[in-house]
Amino acid sequence: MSYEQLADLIFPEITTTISDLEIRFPQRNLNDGAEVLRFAPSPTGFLHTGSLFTAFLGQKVARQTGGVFFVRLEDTDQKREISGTGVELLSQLAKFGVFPHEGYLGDHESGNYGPYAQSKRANIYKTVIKQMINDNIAYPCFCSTDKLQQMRAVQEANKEVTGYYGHYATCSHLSAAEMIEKINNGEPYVIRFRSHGNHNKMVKVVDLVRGELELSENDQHIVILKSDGLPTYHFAHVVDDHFMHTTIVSRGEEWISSLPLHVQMFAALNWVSPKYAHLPVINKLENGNKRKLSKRKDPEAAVSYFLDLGYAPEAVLTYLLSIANSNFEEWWTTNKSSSLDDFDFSFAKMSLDGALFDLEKVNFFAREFFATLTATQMAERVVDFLELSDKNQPVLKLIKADTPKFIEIMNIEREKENPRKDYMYLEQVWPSISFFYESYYLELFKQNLNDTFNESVDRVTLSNVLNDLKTLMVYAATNEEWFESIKVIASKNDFALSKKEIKQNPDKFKGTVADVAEILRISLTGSKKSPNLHDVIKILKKAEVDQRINFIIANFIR
RNA sequence: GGUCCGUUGGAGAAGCGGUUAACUCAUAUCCCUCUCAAGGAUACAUUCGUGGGUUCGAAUCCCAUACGGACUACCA
Repeated sequence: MSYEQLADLIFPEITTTISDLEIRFPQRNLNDGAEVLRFAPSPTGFLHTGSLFTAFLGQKVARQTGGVFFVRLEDTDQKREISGTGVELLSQLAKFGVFPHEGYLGDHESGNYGPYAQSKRANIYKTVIKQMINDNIAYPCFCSTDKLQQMRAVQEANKEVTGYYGHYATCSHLSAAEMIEKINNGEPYVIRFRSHGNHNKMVKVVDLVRGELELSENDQHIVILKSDGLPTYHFAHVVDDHFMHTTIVSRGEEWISSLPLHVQMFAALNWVSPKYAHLPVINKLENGNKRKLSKRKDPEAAVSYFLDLGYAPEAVLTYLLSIANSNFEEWWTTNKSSSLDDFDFSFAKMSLDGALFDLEKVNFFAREFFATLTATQMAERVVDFLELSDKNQPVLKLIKADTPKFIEIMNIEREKENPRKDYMYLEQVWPSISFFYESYYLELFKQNLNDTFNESVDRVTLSNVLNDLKTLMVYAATNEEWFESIKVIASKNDFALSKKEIKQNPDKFKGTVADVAEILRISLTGSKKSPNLHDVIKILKKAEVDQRINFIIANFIR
C-alpha cells in the first residue's frame, strides 16, 4: 500500500496537479521592485480600524512601488461568518479611498488569480494536499477532539509544550496501509502537515518591520484541512499567497509566532516564501494596561464610528499614517495641501510596539482637514452627509432651498489664512449654524433663554440698547466700521469701551462694549458663542436682523 | 507554564557612545480679542522601566531583573 493510493483514496475527484496550477496562475508581469500586497479579511463583522490601517498601508506600498493590491476573503470559518459583512467591508474600504486593483470586490471579483474567496478554492487546496499526501508531507489524522483534549491535559500537567508533535503525533506514525484501512472503515479524519522541525533549533526569519528574528523551528503537525473540507488559515495563506504571487504579506503582529510554520510549509513545497511585514496592533489603555482596540468596548474600533459621525476619511487616514511612520507628521506639516499618496511610507520606519489610539489626535487632524476645504467643498460634504440619514430631511430641504446662503454660512471665517477650526466631524455643523434659519432660531427661544441675558444688565438698559442697535447699527460696512457703531451705542448707554476703562471707574459703567456685543449676539444667534457677529449680520441681512431684535423686545422685555 | 516581541513625558515619538533629550497632539498660564474658534508667547522628561557593569563619557553597548503585549484551536 502506498501513499499514492492513500492520496487517491482521499481525493478521488482531484485530477489536477500542482503543475497544472502553476500554469493556470503564471508569474505576474511586473516591473522590478513592484510589490504585490493583499488585504485578507474574514467576513466576521464590519471593518475594524486596525484592519483599515493594514489595508490602507497595503494599498499604499503597492501604489508606491507600482505593484498590485488585491483583496482575498478569508471565509473558511463558517461558524463565525456573519453574512453580508464581506460586501460591507469593501464598501467601507471604498469610503476611505481604498480601492483594490483586483480580487474580491464585494458584489463581484476581478483578476486572473481567483477565485478570491477561500471558500471557493477548495479544489486548489485539495490539489496541493493530494500531492503532499503523495509525497508524505501531509497525512490524515484520526484523533478525536476528546483524545486531543486529554493529551493536552497530560502535557500541561507534565509542563510540556502542548500540541501535536513528536511522539504525541500518533497518527503520523501510522503506515499508509493502516491509514487506508481506517478510512475504509469510515473513521473521520483531518489532514495534518508532517513537520520535521526541531523545537530546540532556531530559525532566522526576516520581517520588514522588525528586521531579523530568531524563532524556534516549528515541530507542530498542524491541521491543514479541517473535517469540513476547508483549509485552516495557515495552509490557505501558504497556498493562496503562492499562487496569487503575493510578494509582501502584511498582517497583524499576532502572526509572528506562526511564522516558522509558514516558512517551513513554503520550504516543504519548494516554494519561495514572500516577504513578511508584521504590523503592530493599535491599542487602548485600560486600567493602566495596554490592550488591543476592541470592537466591543471601544466605539472607535469600528470604522463606522467615524463614518457615522461624519469624520473626513482623509483625516482618519492622516492620523493612521502618523502612527505608522513617525516621520510622517514632519512631512505633513510642510505638505498640508499634498495628497497622502505623496508621502513615502516605509515598513522599516514603523515603531515596534503598538500605539495607543488617541482620539484627541484624530480630532486635531480632523479639524485641520476641514479647515483646508473651501466653503463649496465643505457645503457639499455636509449635504452628502445629511443625505445619508432620513431624519435630516427637513434640514436638507432648508439648506437646498438656498444653496448660496448655505455656502456663505460655511464660508464664515473660512477662506482665509487662519480659518476657523471648529469642526471635527460633520454632525457638529448643523447644530452650530441652525440659528441662521428662522424656524430653528425660534426653536432656540422656546428653551429658557431668559437666563442667557446678562443679569447685570437691567431691562430698561437692555431695551435701550436693542432699540439703538436697530437704528444706529451700520449694516453694510467693513468689520471695523461696523464695530465702531457698536462702540457708539455702548458709549450712549454708559458702557465702557475697554476693560481698562471699567477697571479705573467700576461704578461709572454698566458694563463694557463686550456686554453690548453679547446682547446683540444672544438676540441674533440665541447663544453666547457664535462666529464673528459682523459675518452673521451680513448673512442675515438687515430685515432679518431687525425682525430678530423686535422679537427679543417683544418677548423678553417687560 | 512555554516561546517570541517590546519598555524614552498624559499620548504619538526622534535619538543609534559626547545634544540644553528634536518634533506633534493634549494640558496650563499669558497676549490678542465683541463671545467662541483660530492665531501668538511661555511652561511642562535633571532624565530615557529598575539594578549592576563597560567607558574619560551611556537613553544609546553588555548582564541581570521587573513590567506590558502577542501566540500557545479542526478561529482567523
